[in-house]
Amino acid sequence: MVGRPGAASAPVTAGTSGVVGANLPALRSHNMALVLDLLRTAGSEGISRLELAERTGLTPQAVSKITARLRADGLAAEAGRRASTGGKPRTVLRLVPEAGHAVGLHLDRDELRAVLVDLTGAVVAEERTSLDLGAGPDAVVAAVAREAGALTGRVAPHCGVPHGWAPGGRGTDALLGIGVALPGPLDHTRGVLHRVTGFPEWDGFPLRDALARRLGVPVVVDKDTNAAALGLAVDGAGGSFAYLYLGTGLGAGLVIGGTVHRGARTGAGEFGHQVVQLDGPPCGCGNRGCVEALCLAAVARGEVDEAARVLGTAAGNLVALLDIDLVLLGGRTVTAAPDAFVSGVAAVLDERARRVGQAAVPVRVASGGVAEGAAQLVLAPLFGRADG
Amino acid sequence: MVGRPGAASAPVTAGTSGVVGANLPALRSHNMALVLDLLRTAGSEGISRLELAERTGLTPQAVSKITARLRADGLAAEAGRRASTGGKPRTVLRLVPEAGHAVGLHLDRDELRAVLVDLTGAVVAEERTSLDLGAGPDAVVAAVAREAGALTGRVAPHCGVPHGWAPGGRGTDALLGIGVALPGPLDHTRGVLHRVTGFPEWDGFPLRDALARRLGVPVVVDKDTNAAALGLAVDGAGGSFAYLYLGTGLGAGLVIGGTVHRGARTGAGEFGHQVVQLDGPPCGCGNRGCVEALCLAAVARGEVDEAARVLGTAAGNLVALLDIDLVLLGGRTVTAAPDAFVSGVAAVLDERARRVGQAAVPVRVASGGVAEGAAQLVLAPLFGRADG
DNA sequence: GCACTTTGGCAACAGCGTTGCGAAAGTGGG
DNA sequence: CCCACTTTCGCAACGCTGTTGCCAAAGTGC
Repeated sequence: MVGRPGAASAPVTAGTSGVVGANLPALRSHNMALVLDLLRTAGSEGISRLELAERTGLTPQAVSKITARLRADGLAAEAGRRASTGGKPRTVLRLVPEAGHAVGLHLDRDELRAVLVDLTGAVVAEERTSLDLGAGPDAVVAAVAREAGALTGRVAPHCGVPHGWAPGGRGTDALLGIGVALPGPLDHTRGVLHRVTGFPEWDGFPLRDALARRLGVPVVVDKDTNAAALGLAVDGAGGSFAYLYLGTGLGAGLVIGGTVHRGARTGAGEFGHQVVQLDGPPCGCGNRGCVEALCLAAVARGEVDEAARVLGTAAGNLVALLDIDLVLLGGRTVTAAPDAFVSGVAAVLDERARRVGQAAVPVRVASGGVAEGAAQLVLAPLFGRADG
Repeated sequence: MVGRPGAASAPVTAGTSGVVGANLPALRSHNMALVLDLLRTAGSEGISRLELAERTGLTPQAVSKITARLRADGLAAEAGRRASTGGKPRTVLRLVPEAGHAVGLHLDRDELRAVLVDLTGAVVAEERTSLDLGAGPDAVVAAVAREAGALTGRVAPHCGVPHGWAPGGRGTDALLGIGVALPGPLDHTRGVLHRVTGFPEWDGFPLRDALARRLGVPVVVDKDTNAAALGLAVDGAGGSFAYLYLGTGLGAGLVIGGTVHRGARTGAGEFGHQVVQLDGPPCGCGNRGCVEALCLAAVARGEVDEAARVLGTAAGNLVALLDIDLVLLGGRTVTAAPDAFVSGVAAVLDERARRVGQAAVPVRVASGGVAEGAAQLVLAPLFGRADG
């Protein structure tokens, strides 16, 4: 059960600017999220109270109080103890995975993948079916609701019910919500699709509200690349990184300071149509010399090395512009020839870093599904990773 | 006097991750900064307590308490009242400009400009001399100290002295610190220069500490583009924007969510060497097809429209990648033909926005000096605009 | 001139992290 | 085996935060 007990009287009337005043519940919520995030990062290994205190900058006593509340709420539990260093051994704390669940959905062009994950992000159950976006919003919403329902049948259907503070309230674990990841331009703040290529009946469809009304749980909608990047951010890739996705198209998810950067209109990460060749060959978007067009054309010609070089050039632009720490590559096309792409992109980045006398930015293949990341859209606020 | 009374017991031992736990002093500090920022934005027009409450999301009573402390500290003052709307008229509050000062320095290639600004950012005094970076660190530090000293002679030499809470403590206004802006790669967190083109004796020079030791006040060092962008962010340009500087070189300052994005190594905003023409003409950096090379070459040929088109293409990449709200242009080359650059860049952005069916991103000429922005480096933390 | 509205301060309050202190639970030397 | 020491961690009192209830102040409008 996760009732977010302290969030009750948080200021809801936000100001016109993004920054908002903080009060005691907000303070409590912030610190709780911080501790939960560290517990999550520690994983099954766990983490001691004093370590939490060091990492957060809070007093050991404050950590004791916070973890006591988390234990009373069933979110955390003691899990053995460390070896003594001459005194009382540290008690290890651990996140209770079953304390909450979330559903993540990946709506791809022809396929729907749904996962049920626990608080730690581990996949508990999984569904997979074909999907036809052309069947229109109603049919797709029905299909999505069916898959989600099949997964959520095993956890409490209701959520958001504030269980209060009662100790021992480790009753039913709740479904925190459903995260939906799909391609194409959309508005993540309102959960409204802008356009779905080839299917005008989707224009402006309020997917979030339609699903939330039908399923009775909170729904979060985001671009597939953002969801994937969020999933990678949770899986240890700290700091700032760019996730470059090369499949049928080319896109990017940007993580800056541990949170996904989406921009005001969820437009951030528009990487495929970065122009890297002035007056180059025309692209389907109407522009000329876009990375996507150049890169995919090279792949079609079988010149993977050239594709990697083009991708590396655009990645170099991104790395230089944002001072990114890490580049992660994903997508079907990359998976088909991972070594060629990694070494090809890395070669361009290394050369560029060498010229300015800086350390090269590492390039790796990303591992992690989009649906898993979509589930993290729901879990992120609980761990203080909401927006950026 | 600005003693940051609440900052005394803030957690100093930050964790390894960037996010840190919050306690009551931090809460107080945050809300105080929020109110101060709104007071600053309101300018001479002022703002009422209830308006502050609406904008911050805080209770009117909390705002009353916070503003009472600010008034006791001499940071804010009552300034008349609004027209009544049927009841007691609202009292207007205003930032007291003389409550604190900051010095901003712009070290350009051949010139040093120094300004003394008050809390609102208004320039109180100004100095200007020629500068020779080739004379070496010691000579330059001495020159900088001389100019800074000439400006700071009129305010209290000591700062950071916590005056405590004594009501009526509106004694001497203090010098909060010195902000230094200069070109070239550097580390803003440690205030160390990496390289100054053509002068190897500057390599790794700890400019911040050298100046701080000599002058006895806090010093902040940052790239000129970042300082300029910060100054523009304070001057009303809210949200997220990119400041593109085209002078002897081409650089950018990125403001995302009201704060300057610098990246982990202060490398962010490296805009001049974005590659927009694969295998294009060689650039001084060793790469090929950099915007800076293409753009400046066009300017040298007298083809301002072509230069604007090239700049617009790179700006379009940036806008798409980050979902930026606004593009501001500055620098000598732009000032020489402002209309041509603004319309040329806007044309590219408009065309690109039209294709994806979004509203075009506005393009404007930036107004504001680098030295003024450098002074804001010092003031930013007071108004909650530290880092991003 | 009185009723009403709106502003904003005083006082009591709940809740946050902090400090002081002591119990619990180990290690290690005699 | 026992005792001194170290280290962990909870209980209790505390200071300070924003919040709530209430009332004085200062206007408008009939």
